[in-house]
Amino acid sequence: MDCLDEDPNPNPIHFVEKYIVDPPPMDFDELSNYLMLDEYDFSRDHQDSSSSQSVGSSSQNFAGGAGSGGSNGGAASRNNMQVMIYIYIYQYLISLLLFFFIWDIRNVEVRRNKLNKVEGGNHRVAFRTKSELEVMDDGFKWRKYGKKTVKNSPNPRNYYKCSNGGCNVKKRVERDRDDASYVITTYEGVHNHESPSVVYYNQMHADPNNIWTLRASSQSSASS
DNA sequence: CGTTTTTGACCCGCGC
DNA sequence: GCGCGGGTCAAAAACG
Ligand SMILES: [Zn+2]
Repeated sequence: MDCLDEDPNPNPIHFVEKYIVDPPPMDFDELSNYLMLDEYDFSRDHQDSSSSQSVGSSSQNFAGGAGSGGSNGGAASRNNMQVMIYIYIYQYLISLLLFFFIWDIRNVEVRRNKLNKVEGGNHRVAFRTKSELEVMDDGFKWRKYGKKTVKNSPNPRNYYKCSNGGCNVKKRVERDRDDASYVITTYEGVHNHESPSVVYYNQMHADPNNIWTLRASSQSSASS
């Protein structure tokens, strides 16, 4: 049931990019195992009770009692009542199992999120740069969302988040506590988009006043 | 008016 | 429980 591989890396900062392929939270085999086990339990229970019931009364079965219901009204209604009780128990067990199933999936998800948070997501890269200004343009748009003072250091630490929608990359910028001329930048996460500073070749080619476009069109006209 | 910064509040884990 | 340290939220302010 527990599909988490507990591999907490004690190193909080990975200088090499690290990718973790998470296993799926739950196999379909386990799901089918669950449901099959429950169904098998019910059928066995049903069989036992029906056999014991047939010993007590005549050779009437459950289905027959539910179908006729004319001559022997008392035994049929009792049989119906028992069938309904079994159906209720069955539904109760099914809902209970479903509840525990969903609860366990949710639990695994919560634990994975906690593990990811403690491990720093999928990967984390740190740079140490000698720079006077700590606002370095790395090609992405960042939105500052926090500022905290670090222990044993007079310099604060700034928290940034990628301003692209749906991109959950964060970075933190702080000055080195020993050598104030260095800036430590820590990136966390993978961008799900291109850098906005990338100039696409297609855009350059689509410009009608581009020298390459003019040359290509003149060459094509001359050749034809 | 949309986006970003500021900044105190808030949350959470951990040690005592 | 309580304080501390790190991380985040969000309302207001600032910016363009
Ligand atoms: Zn991004």
